Amino acid sequence: MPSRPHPAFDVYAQNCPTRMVLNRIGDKWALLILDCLRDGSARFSVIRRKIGGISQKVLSQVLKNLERDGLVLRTVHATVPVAVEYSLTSLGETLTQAVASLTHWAEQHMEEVQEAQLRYDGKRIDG
Amino acid sequence: MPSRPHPAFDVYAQNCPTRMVLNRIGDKWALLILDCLRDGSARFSVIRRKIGGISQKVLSQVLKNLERDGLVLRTVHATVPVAVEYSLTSLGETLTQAVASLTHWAEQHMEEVQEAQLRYDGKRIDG
DNA sequence: GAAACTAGGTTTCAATACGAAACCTGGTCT
DNA sequence: AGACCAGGTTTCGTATTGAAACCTAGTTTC
Repeated sequence: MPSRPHPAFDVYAQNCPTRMVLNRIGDKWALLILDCLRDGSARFSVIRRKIGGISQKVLSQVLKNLERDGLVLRTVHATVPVAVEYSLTSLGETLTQAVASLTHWAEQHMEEVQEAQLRYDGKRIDG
Repeated sequence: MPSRPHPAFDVYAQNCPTRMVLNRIGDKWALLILDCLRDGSARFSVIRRKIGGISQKVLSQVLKNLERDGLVLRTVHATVPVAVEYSLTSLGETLTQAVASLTHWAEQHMEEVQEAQLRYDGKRIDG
């Protein structure tokens, strides 16, 4: 049964807890953050600088949620000033392939998407 | 160059158009809809019933965006009453594997996530 | 001939999430 | 004392969301 690995959970069901998880990982910022941590740990401000346009608030919020869900590990180093290091847990690493596929898809197929958009918008303007 | 397939696009850059695309496909509803169309075309109300909790407004909105981006094909059949059929384009089909990986991940690892949440919440309450 | 039902939406409006900017903490350097 | 760093949190105005109602156009039911 390849498409129904666990009979108790169904992401199509409105009240299934998997919905919350999908909500977490099916998010622009979460995908970028997880992808960012794919090749090792990174500190808060490094992630912030790497992901253009993310605000501190959103970054800390999403990281906190990912930590709660067991995908990301937060390690505080008692240096001065304090350094906080984020990395993927082993659970988080099971997601990296899927996450990378999605983010890479955008880069690989951008031109086709842009052509489709032009076609769509043209149709609407011309009538 | 496996991790940088197209030098012109970088999903980490704030103003890169890939960001808009990631915003589209990195979305709870879009992922469910794309996954829903994975094994064939479906009509509006069929999708609506299959995905518990989605509203008509959101469904039509997301479908419209996916159509504009060339991922989904909308076909109107002049029957009575009119039947509208949605299906994946060939571009959309290149995404199915990644999408399925994400949605299935949630079903497969839900228990580990729940354990992590309990651990996290317990830590905060106890100490 | 008028309710009621179908499919496929759109509109409305209140609630929620979001993002930019400011602020905070606690320590160092000048 | 004043400025700076890391790693956040708070504030507040705006954008997005979702539930519910409505719409169009045709069909069957009474």
